[in-house]
Amino acid sequence: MPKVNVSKRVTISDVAREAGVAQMTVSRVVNGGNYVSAGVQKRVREAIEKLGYQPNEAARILKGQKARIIGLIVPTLADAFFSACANSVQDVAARHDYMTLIQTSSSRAEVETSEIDMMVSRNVAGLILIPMEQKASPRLAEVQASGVPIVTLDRVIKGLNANEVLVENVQGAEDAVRHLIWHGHKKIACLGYDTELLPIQERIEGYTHAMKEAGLQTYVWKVESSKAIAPLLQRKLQGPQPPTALFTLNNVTTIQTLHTLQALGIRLPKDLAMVGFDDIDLASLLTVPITVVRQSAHELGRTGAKLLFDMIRASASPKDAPKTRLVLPTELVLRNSCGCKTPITELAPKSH
Amino acid sequence: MPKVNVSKRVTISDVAREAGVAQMTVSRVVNGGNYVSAGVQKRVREAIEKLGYQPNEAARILKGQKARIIGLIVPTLADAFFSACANSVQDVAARHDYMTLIQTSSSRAEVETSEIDMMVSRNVAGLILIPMEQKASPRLAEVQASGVPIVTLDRVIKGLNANEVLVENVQGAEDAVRHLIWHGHKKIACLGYDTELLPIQERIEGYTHAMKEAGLQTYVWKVESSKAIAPLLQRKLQGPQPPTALFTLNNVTTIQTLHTLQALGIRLPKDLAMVGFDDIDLASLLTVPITVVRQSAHELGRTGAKLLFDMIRASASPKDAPKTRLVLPTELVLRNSCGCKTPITELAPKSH
DNA sequence: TTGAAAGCGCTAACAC
DNA sequence: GTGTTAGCGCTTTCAA
Repeated sequence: MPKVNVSKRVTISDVAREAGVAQMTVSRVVNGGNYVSAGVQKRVREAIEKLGYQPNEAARILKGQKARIIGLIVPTLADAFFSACANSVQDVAARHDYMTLIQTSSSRAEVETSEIDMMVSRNVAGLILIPMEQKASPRLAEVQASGVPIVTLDRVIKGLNANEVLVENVQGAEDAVRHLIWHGHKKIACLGYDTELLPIQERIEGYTHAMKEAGLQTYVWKVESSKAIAPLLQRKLQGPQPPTALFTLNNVTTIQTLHTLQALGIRLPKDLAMVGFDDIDLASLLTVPITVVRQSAHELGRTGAKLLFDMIRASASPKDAPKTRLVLPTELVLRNSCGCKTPITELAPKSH
Repeated sequence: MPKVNVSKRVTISDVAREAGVAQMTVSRVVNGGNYVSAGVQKRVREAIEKLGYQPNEAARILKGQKARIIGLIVPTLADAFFSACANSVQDVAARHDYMTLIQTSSSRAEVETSEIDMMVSRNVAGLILIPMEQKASPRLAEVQASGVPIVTLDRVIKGLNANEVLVENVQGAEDAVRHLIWHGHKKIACLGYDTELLPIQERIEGYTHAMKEAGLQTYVWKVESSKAIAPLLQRKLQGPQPPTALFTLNNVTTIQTLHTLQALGIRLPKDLAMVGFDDIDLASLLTVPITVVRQSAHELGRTGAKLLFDMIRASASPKDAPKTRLVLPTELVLRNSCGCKTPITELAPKSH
């Protein structure tokens, strides 16, 4: 266990004195021990051990090194999807012996921008974003050009040469909608907000494609925010010719819809069939277990972080790697809200 | 060879030159502007604005200042309770213009210890923990003595003079159990793991007190981990004289229990009544809406972070504040698993 | 292979 | 009020 003396921290010169060498030699040993004879190296290591020396990161950074810290910006940690993602990123970072500086953008692009600046000014070794900003600011391009690797998760930033980890949104949405069509539904609506974001757009695209492919008319219900879901549903479902099935575009929409349906006394799946994008906790314990397109937040975070550390390692060597885009699969989890009679056999919550 | 500084950052001396003053004057302005004439101050601020100067934190830290960063250690971010808490802490920190260094201890005390060391070695201005370690190591006492404010959430560290934000666990558990007793139950069991942790112990204490007060025998079922819940329940509930009611000691236990009951075909509340500690997402949408003791993760994080920033501010001035312990209230949320006929009227998820 | 010297950008302490 | 000086602990550069 590394001991740190809080009161007066051991510095490199303490170690140098102890080992009877120059600071520079200690520095060389600490940084890999190149061009240091075995004997001296041993002596220095013993001194380091004896004194409990830990390099001062502030001094290193001041000399232009990168911090052993990565930055992570997510829209919020109050959403289970993003926090599961953050958990995995943090986990991978810890395995690489890096710490994680977390900020939440509160889904606001301008907040995100200033947070990126703060992180860069702290010399983070890399940046992982679930970006709200859709297009690259000159500032961000500059950050990247200055050698800070950037990975975006779930979404992309246009005009930025960052690596990306995305999800099979089109395919997943198609699977969901085709399944509803297979159940015999003709009038299937699609509901969501944040429709300017790539994943939502892709899900709408998947919905639209599956509907057109079946020769069906599309009904894309876009709302401003999650708060507008209940009023819209109430109006649409109690109006003339309501749809017989609904495809909800993310977890929050699914949950809001469930609450609204309950309040309206609309029963799943007989009054309305439903499939949602994003699995939700306890989905199998609900009055009507919800059929969903599952995407793994854990995988998203883990994959993104691993990618980032590959980049951090690579940025030490001069060769430029091409832009990488990883796309993770989705899985249609059949439960009962779609109309399936599938018995629910999930004994325990899915493991993260 | 000239230095290849890709992003030539603006330093204090650039600003000084621009404003026609000494570096020290710029430093004074940046740090509050004491002893600087209004005119000079204005000129310096304009130069800062014009050049886009941002102080280099590494240099500040090297000079012995604290970083504008707080450290936060939680057991995991994959649990909604802890991530909601982390979200609030981060939010308060951002309002104070601090960043948040997050680590997860994976519920392991020794991991936590080394994470604290890493954070301290980065000169964090303060530390917020949901600690796994129950008693103060000499190391931690030393950290605190060196002037790093520490706040623990949800739990305490014995022998440490840290400030604490706790929850009315005893009272909450008593409310829950008394309610079950009020419903006429005599044999009420209490189930959970992590029984060495303060909040769980307090909940057991509340359970025990309420039972004894009613002249009832207690049945405390302690298991090693959440994985042991299903086997134990199966054995106990299908054995002779099963209890008629169950009090689950935290959210994970509640959820595991629900899954197990479903698999066992045991119906709430007629086969078994149940109240859980911790509200769970979607509780009102479950087959049987679950009655719970609600505690606010949001409040816990927010209160803890505010307390920490009070301490950070106070530590600038020399007067010592006494140890503070804040205890947040809980609320018994009546739904149906306890046997109540309460109609569920929650239209939307509770706001965080 | 080793060491000495020169700062990185900032601020405490002391001049003026 | 304002400026000058002297490092904080480390690594880059260059000399030995």
